[in-house]
Formats: sequence, structure tokens, C-alpha cells
Amino acid sequence: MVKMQLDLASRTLSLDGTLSCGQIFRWTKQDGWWLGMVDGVPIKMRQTGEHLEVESSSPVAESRITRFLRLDDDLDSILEELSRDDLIRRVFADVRGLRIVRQDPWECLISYILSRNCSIPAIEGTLNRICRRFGERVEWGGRILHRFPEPDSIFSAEPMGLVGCGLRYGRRQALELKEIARLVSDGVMDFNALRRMPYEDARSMLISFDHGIGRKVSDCVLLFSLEKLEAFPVDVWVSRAVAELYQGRLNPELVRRVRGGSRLTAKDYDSISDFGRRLFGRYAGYAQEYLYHWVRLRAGVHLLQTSRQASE
DNA sequence: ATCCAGGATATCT
DNA sequence: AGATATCATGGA
Repeated sequence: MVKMQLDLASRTLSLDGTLSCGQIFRWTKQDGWWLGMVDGVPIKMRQTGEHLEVESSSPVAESRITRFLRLDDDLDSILEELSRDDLIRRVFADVRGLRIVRQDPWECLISYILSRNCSIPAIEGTLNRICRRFGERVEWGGRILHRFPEPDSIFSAEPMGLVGCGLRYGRRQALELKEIARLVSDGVMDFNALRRMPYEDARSMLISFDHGIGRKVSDCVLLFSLEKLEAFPVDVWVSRAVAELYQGRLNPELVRRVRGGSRLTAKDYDSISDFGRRLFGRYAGYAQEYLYHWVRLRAGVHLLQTSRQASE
């Protein structure tokens, strides 16, 4: 057991908000501690006052935690730059200390491919079952955890084994996951290369890989794992938030469709995403995540599962 | 039981 | 190109 304490000092952080808002799916809170993995190493974290307490099974460089939580971002400056109007200022005030997390691109990509048309608890359940069945077992403190499976492990998986984990779209989706795993394993899909590309180019390339990667999945992977903070993913919640706050600046027909609960067309996605990016600029993704968390909090979505098992 | 959820794609006009 | 039909699970 290795213990470490990070001095947050002036670095604003809400660990609860950051890990419970629905950007990342495999962290759970138990007895006041967040339990999860960073680079395959089991980690426990707890925020107490000005400090972040970190416990791990083996030594972890402080810089890895700092990178994971994007504590290298000057959050206050970013939010100040994003404060275009009083509406978004109020959202920032209601959702304090939320940070975008730096996820592993492979895990992030698979997570969002199978997130489509699913609720967050369902995504968590499916991911946990996939890790339990295909990921490496790790024991820590009498607890059994599972790493996220390597690409080769998914590539060589039996399709029905994946389907049995609860995929929303069955065998078709299992074949998608296997194909993506092959592309990653063969280096055809090169996350480091994508990270170096401009947002628009990386997004076009990701979408061109197909097999379950569309606009939304691309934007999530780019924002949460590939350093593209201008990405503005749009789901039903973000569309509701934007349609509510900025109804006067959007196509009235689009606002009506969002309010009526009808599904978003590809064109609607582009309208809202482009609007967000134009309004907020290089840190639009941060504004998006605050909007997402804000509407869900206000709708009374409960974010912390208390009784469900993480991964055994 | 019913309803909804961090959508993508094949198949039309 | 742009609209729409289809896919078909788990959790609240």
C-alpha cells in the first residue's frame, strides 16, 4: 500500500462531480473513497479540504494523478474565458470544480461505442461485465478488480461472449468491437497520431473508421482522451440544456423538436455542436460537460450508485 | 409493466 | 445529399 497526498492549494476540484458526472464509467465511491484504475493500477482517492489523498497498490507518480484529473488545467482561467454570458456563469456556479478527465483512448473509445442509446447505469453494467470476463484480474486489499481488456483480448473474443455482457445491439455490435480492436491492435488506428492532428482532421479520421464510430462517439473520445477540448459532444441532455439556455439563438424548429423529445438527426447534431463550439471556442468541451452535468442534476438524475457491485 | 437512455447505420427518396 | 427505419438491452 502506497499513500500520497496532493496539495490542491488553489487548484479548484470537485472529485465527486468529476468522477460521477458520467464522462467516465468505471469509478465507484465506497466509504468516502473513490476506487478505480489509472494506467491499470488500482487507485483510491479521497478529497479532504485542500488535499487529495491517494492510495495505490504500487507506487504511482504524482504526475500520473495530476494528468488523469487534468489538474494541470488552470480551471478558473478556463471558466473565466468561457463565461460568455450570465446563463453559463450560473451553470458554472451551480456545478463547481468539475474537470474533464484524461482517459485512456482505447477504453474511452470502446466505452462510448457501446454507450449508444444506453443509460449511464447500463453502460457501467456492460463495461463491468466485459472487464470481468475479458480483463486481467487484479487483487488489492482483499478486493478483486479487473483491468480493461487489451485490444487483442477483445479481438479474439467469441462474439457471443461479448453479447452476453449485455451489448445494446447484440451480435452486430460485438463484431463492431472486434473490428475496432483489430484496427487498434494492428496500429491502423493510431491514437498518438490522432492526438497530434487538428480537431477537425482527427474527427474526420475517427468517423471514417466506421464500425460504430459516429459524430458523438468521436467527439467524446476526442474530448475525454485525445486533448481536443474544443469538441462539443451532443446527446439528449446537452441538446436540452442548449435549447433551453440559447433558444433565441437556435433554429426555432430545432428547439421545438428538442423540447418535444424527438430524436436528433445528424443535422441537428451538427447545428448544436457547431453552435457550442462557435460560442465557447477552444474550451467548448468544458462548457459542454458543465451543461451536461447541470441539466442532469436539475432533472434529479441520481449519480451515485450505492448498492451495485463494481467488478467481481 | 412501461419508459428512456452520452446513436450509428442501412435504406429509402 | 438528406430524411427515416431499424437495431433490440438494462435499469429505474
